[in-house]
Amino acid sequence: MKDLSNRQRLIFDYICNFIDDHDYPPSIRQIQDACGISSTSVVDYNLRALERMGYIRRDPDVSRGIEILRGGARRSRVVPVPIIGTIAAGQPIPVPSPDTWRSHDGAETIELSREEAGGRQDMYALRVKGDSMIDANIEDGDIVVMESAQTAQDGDMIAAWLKREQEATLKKFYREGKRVRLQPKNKSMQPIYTDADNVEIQGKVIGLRRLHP
Amino acid sequence: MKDLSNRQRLIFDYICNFIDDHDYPPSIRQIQDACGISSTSVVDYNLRALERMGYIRRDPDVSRGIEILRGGARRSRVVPVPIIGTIAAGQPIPVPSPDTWRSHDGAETIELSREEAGGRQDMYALRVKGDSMIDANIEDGDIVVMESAQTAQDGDMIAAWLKREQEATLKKFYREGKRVRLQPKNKSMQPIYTDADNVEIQGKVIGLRRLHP
DNA sequence: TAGACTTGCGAACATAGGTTCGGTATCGGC
DNA sequence: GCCGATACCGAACCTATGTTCGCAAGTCTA
Repeated sequence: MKDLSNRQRLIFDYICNFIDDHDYPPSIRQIQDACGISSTSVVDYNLRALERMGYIRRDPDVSRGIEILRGGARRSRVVPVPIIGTIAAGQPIPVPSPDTWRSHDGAETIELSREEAGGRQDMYALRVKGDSMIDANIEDGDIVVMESAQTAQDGDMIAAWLKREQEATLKKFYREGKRVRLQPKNKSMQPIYTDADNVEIQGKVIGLRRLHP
Repeated sequence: MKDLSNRQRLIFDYICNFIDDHDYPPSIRQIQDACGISSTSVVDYNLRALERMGYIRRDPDVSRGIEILRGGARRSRVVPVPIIGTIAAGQPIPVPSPDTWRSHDGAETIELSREEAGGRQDMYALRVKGDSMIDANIEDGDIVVMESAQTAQDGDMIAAWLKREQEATLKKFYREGKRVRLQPKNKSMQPIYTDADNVEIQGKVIGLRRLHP
């Protein structure tokens, strides 16, 4: 990556930023101005170099025909996550299917930044209905972001379905022998102890979003 | 979404696909050919329509100066919001300065999607320290997104500094004559009544983010 | 039926923007 | 010193591309 001259680095960065801002690439003359270059031919010269080195691809005779190939990591800095349903006390938690994850069509989505997503796959989101999750400091209307999972480690924040109680809940998970402790996040609340086979893990909680009107 | 004519839908889809393929938008004449239109002016006409309806944005006099705004969900842009400090019970709330809003340099940021931002300017974020905001269902480590504001409407969720109590708090704001009612979001908690001039409004709460480890 | 939109057509126009070419300066190796 | 390679400059060239204008067919309303 250090095979770029200062000028080339400058140009490359400028192109990346420009695309970020405008959703289309800059013209040669815009590059020229922005990078303080005195001639379009110099820009052309350096673009050829960048192309030869595989940083960009150019389409000849096409205005703004520049495509970023690497480094700038252009391509969508956000990861769309579909909201596949609602989670409420007395109702089963919707289970995502492989289709659900990508179904862009119509389905409402929220967007996680790369950072938030942390490379996780198989994410989905649920809208919280009612105040039954209040012991996790989650209120009506919040959106919880989930990662698909059937098992959990101690300390994971999970969405679980308690079969006997017919109850959906979001709690911290701790295995204690053959039983399970589900610890509310709000420390003033009491934990639930129950049989391991009464707990059906639906996914791990990645995060929470709240949007005030 | 059904307010598009066949031709407009065709054009819009073509643009989306083209950008997908090339990373830069098509020219008017490319749209013309691809959509079987006999004149560039017709393309221009329909692009104007698409722009008026908010599907795209065009930059005049710029080759391929087309930006997809919705639907095609191209590189849906994100708005960076700087995290300018922490909010805790006994400490004043950091007040943002005009510089703060843009200072990308080093400052940690979170990213809001266009949708979340809702066109708001002057946003900043605060990391919540301690459990003093628990009555707003906000816990230690959460990040609140704020909009700069000195005044508030009834029902707004605000960040306020209670001068007498030396206390930062996040509550729903209601004016009641010369006094003010600050209503916790968690319905099981009691509201605070206090003098209007004891309340220093620091900003409106836009939203909340929680990231589970 | 006249008038106001809407949608479409074709041609011409103006310029934004990619390409080329003749030069210059610096540097390393033979 | 001479030569080639690299990096840059300025100007001209030319076409890709956005814009405009006059005109016509259809549709809807008064």
